[in-house]
Amino acid sequence: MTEYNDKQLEILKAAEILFASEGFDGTSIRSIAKAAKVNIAMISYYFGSKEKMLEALIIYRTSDMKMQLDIISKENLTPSEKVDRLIDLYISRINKNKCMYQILHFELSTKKRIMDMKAFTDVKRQNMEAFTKIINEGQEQGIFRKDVNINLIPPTIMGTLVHFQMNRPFFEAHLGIATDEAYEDYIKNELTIHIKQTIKALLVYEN
Amino acid sequence: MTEYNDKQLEILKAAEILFASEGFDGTSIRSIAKAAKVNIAMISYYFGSKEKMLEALIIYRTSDMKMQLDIISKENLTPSEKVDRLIDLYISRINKNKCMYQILHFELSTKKRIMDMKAFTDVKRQNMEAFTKIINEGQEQGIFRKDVNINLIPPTIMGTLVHFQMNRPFFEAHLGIATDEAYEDYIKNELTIHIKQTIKALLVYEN
DNA sequence: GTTTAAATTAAACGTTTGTTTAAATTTACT
DNA sequence: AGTAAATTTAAACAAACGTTTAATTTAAAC
Repeated sequence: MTEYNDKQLEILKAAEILFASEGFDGTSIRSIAKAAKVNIAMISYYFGSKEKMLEALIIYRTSDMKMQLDIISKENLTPSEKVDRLIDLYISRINKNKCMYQILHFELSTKKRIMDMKAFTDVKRQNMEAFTKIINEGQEQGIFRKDVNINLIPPTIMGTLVHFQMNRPFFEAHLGIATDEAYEDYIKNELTIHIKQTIKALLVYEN
Repeated sequence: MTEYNDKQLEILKAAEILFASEGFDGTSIRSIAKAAKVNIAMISYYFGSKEKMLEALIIYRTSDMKMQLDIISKENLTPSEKVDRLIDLYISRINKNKCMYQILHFELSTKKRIMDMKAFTDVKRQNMEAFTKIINEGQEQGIFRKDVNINLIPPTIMGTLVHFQMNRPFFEAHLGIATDEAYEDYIKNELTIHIKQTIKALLVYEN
């Protein structure tokens, strides 16, 4: 759609980091300009306003967030394996877009700026559909339980991960994790296992 | 500890609602004063500054958040029933303190204001301990599985609920829920059932 | 090389921000 | 009733905010 030049991308990159860590209202246009090493007028020049830049940033980041869920559903895997793949995909994507998820998380919950978000909502609905399809497949094969609320499984997956990231200071202290790397490792190992285990326990009949 | 008069409580109440819906940086002391029907100088007069008022608000709200987890653990219930009671308690408490959780959620994730949060961290650690105790009880009785990561179960409970509340616009559309009441009902019924079912599936041996 | 458009700059714009002041009013106490 | 302290007010404060301006530099086109 819209192509951005190097300077514009530099601005968006700096803004993304600052918005995520200081919030939209807590970030000044001057601090963004400083971080991106451009004049403060460039933001209005390129994007029109601070708010329009946020909108541009969200669209830019969410438009390429479409996951390869369709691909998974077509792969030659058991429903159980597909669920595993799906959870891996969720986790890696949220981890990759940590800043954007942080921003969206706040913007979705505030009524201050009513913006499009259509791009993001579309991705979510699309994910929900692909997920439902995989679960239904397992249910038809008699592998998955039928007395579950499919709509609430993605919230459990996402919610667990997001909660763990949001309350990082607490869990760092509680689990005795010191470095950024160790925390990422914990997510990639222990947390991923926990989520898979939980969803499997909910879905799969005992064997 | 600190006692607040009616006017101070009025300010804190107004601030809580505004901070939750507009964010700390997105809320001006003038809008708080207007909502609380007091002069703008009263905030500095009573609390010293806007930031100190936030701190006072957090301490005020989190100090009485101590749950009756200890009581549950002493009640004459099966471990399974205790887990149910616990989940009910979590959900009702988060629902009751929706605004404060929203504020804390943002403040914990931002590095802008490094404030105490000790009161809140204490509650969390305390909850984790009480929860661990109950799970251990069930494990010793041979009712609960032992190959679970107890530390990650509260994040699953909390995360699912918080995620569902944060992405409300999406789920309202997706589930065809129109009113505030219907959404609350969905949380109190379907979502609560889903969380209990999930945690039970993870913990309890098949029977 | 000249012309035209795009990019970049420093400065200034008018608001809004959180906080303080100093005067006025209310309350509490003897 | 009279005094001292606490409360409440409107006004003013400087600082920071997002945005615009007008001048300058750079790049592109002919």
